[in-house]
Amino acid sequence: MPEAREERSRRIVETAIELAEQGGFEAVRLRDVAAHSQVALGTLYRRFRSKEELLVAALEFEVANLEQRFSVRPPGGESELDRVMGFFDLVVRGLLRRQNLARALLKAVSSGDPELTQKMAAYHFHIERMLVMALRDDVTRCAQGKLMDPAPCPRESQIAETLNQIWYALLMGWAGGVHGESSMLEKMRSSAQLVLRGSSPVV
Amino acid sequence: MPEAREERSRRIVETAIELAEQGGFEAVRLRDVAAHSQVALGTLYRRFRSKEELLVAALEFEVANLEQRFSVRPPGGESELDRVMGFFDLVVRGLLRRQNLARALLKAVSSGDPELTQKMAAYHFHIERMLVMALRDDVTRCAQGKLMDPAPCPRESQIAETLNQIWYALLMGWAGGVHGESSMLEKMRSSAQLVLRGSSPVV
DNA sequence: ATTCGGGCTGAAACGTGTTTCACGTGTGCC
DNA sequence: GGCACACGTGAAACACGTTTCAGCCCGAAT
Repeated sequence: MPEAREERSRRIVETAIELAEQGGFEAVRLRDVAAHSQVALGTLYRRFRSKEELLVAALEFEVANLEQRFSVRPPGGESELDRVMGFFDLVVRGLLRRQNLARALLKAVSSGDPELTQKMAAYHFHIERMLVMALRDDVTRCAQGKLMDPAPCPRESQIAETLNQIWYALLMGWAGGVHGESSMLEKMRSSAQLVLRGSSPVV
Repeated sequence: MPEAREERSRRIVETAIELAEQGGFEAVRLRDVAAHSQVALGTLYRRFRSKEELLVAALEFEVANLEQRFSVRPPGGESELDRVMGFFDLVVRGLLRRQNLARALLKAVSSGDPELTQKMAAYHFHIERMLVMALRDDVTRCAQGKLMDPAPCPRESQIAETLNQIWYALLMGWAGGVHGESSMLEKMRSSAQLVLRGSSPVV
């Protein structure tokens, strides 16, 4: 019964998300997750090799959600800067609604576990894809999961990668309490301005 | 005996660094650290509230070292880009010599512990200060620990902050195995180019 | 010299991530 | 039906960060 297998994994991830929403990273006690998902601890460990891997699966889930919202209502705006910042606004709204969850997922993704390399790369790939779409203004956005059309040009890739790096660092700073969400967005705007100004924009 | 107090803390941090060099974050077992430092576990916990705090203290130590090396032989170069990249080269050489330690410290600093906010901010402050100095070409570098003269102008601060954000994200990617050190430096160069090009440089 | 108090010690205990294992259970195959 | 086998289960055990506590030592104050 291969679908029941999926069903279990889904329940486990959902439980993890619930617990993380309520009490953050530490509140996701794997014994609780297992009990709440009606699954033995060993089963949980068969699906997810570690707490981090479980939370990264939760992150994938949430990123898929974000992509959904993003493709339904792509941030508009006159300039590249406006659209890009529209994207970050969208993300921040999601973060603020569930800060505990956000911090828990950030902690998991930044654990540096070499087992998670693939997943981390995939995460960054998704963010960068949305950033490329935000850079473009055309209505022909590609649906999530599909390849972009046309493929990102080197300039787009470079900008998206750089913006993503900056954004990641700002998220870490936010999670650690170095700056609040408004200052995070301000800093992102300044940095994005800098990057976009340096990219010989297609006027 | 206030100096013995310092002595103990120093021994503890040094032990932590040794163990981290050998086996990374997990190898820093606090029982071992305590035993190796000739100190009771409770004493260790009186000085450092957590494993992360201990490793962040180790990070401060290493950053002081880096600043030392930096001020002794500041990276030269014709352009801002060259000097900035000289700085990152310096850092990477240090990283490569002790990869386990580097990853352990990165893991600690990215733990998102709100108790460490202050220390994290201080860390970023130090890096950004060195970046501002690298941006400048004048020989009148200020000694470590002193204030800069003249104080960083807004453009310098902005660039240094942005470069630091990018660098931090790249370090995380390196620690997680997303990219190797050479690709990290390449990416840093591309991003730095972008940022510096967007900053209306003082020709 | 005696007493006081703060810090150190050694050791035990607790919580939680992770592993292990003996045993059951359902499923597909003969 | 009976069998093989992969998977799930429950529970115990282990590792390590963290906390707690009772006793000791040592310098300072009286």
